[in-house]
Amino acid sequence: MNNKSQNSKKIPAVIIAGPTASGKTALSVHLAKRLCGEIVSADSMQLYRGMSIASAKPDESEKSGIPHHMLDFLDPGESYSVAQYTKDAKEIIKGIHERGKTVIICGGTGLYIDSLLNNIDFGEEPDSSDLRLLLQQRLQKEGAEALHRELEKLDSEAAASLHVNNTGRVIRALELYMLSGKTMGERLERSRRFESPYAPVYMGIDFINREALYERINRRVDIMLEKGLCEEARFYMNLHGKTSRQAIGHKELFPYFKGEITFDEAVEKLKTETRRYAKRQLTWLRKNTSIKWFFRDEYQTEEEFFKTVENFTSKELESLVQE
RNA sequence: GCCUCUGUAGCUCAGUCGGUAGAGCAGUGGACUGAAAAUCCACGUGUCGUUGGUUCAAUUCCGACCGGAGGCA
Repeated sequence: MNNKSQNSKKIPAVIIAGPTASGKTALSVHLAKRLCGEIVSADSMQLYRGMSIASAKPDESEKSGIPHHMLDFLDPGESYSVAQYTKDAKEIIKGIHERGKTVIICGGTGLYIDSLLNNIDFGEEPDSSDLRLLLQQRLQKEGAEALHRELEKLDSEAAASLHVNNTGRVIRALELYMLSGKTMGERLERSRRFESPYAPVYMGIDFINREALYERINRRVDIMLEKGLCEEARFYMNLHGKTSRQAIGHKELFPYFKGEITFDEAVEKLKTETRRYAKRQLTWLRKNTSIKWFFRDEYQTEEEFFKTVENFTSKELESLVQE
């Protein structure tokens, strides 16, 4: 948004981000109708076929005729990653733009959104699953400190920035160096070498009162349960892959199915985990100073809220095109 | 009615042989480049149920009262 002559060549992209249950879906559909747009989901769980209740995937009536992309195309057994996402979404966006439609990116997975917008190049990497397994075994046998010490020798910069207990990342950094000989810093630099093809209008939904968000979350979990979340979770219990098994809304119910905790305990846990997730989403988004925030609880009605966001968006898009 | 146990952070509970107290969870803030709905880090003052007494000093000892659990009749 700071260099207009460059922006003129770029693809305008409207982004709706925000914590879970903040009302992103309804807002994005509203904007898509007004701006003649198509929606690209940026949600690591809505990618999967099924799992619709837990991931709060919009149904046909919620979509109300607006084309939605990056939704419902993966088998729950398949794993996925940011790298894959940026590649896939980039193609989709190109298509939307060529069709003369407005690109609207909507979702709660901050890493996906930002990697896409910044045109991060994750490069080609050999399959690391064997090595990762090996490192995970070493973690079991030798402990977290041993791995961290090894990383210190190979990539001291990464080691310094990673806590010993953050074993997932330590393993990833080791893996990266062992497979490619590159340090995390080198990779970071390399990944940003291509300029972004997008001119973003980046908006976030938040609440003045955190409590208001939490009440929405609690209510939404109850609604999900009424819609049959238990049945869905039970169905997918043994079908999940390593990505989809992380879905909040399924894994919290498993201990209940196994008789380890009561139903009420599981529901409480589910609500708590969802609230904590929302908090993490906000932490991610807050550091991005280019986001224009709209506070949902500042508006009496949904219409008023939609209208305000819509006006802002149109104005921003206009100023992008005018150059 | 009597007896025993119990009342400490939002919740579950430690603890102080008398010098005003600390864990887990929750909550808040933060980090984040191939599992991100994941992973990890930091942050702990609260009338120690109420009220009297003993004491230089009581959340801690003693009494009464109030609440909770159990037992005996």
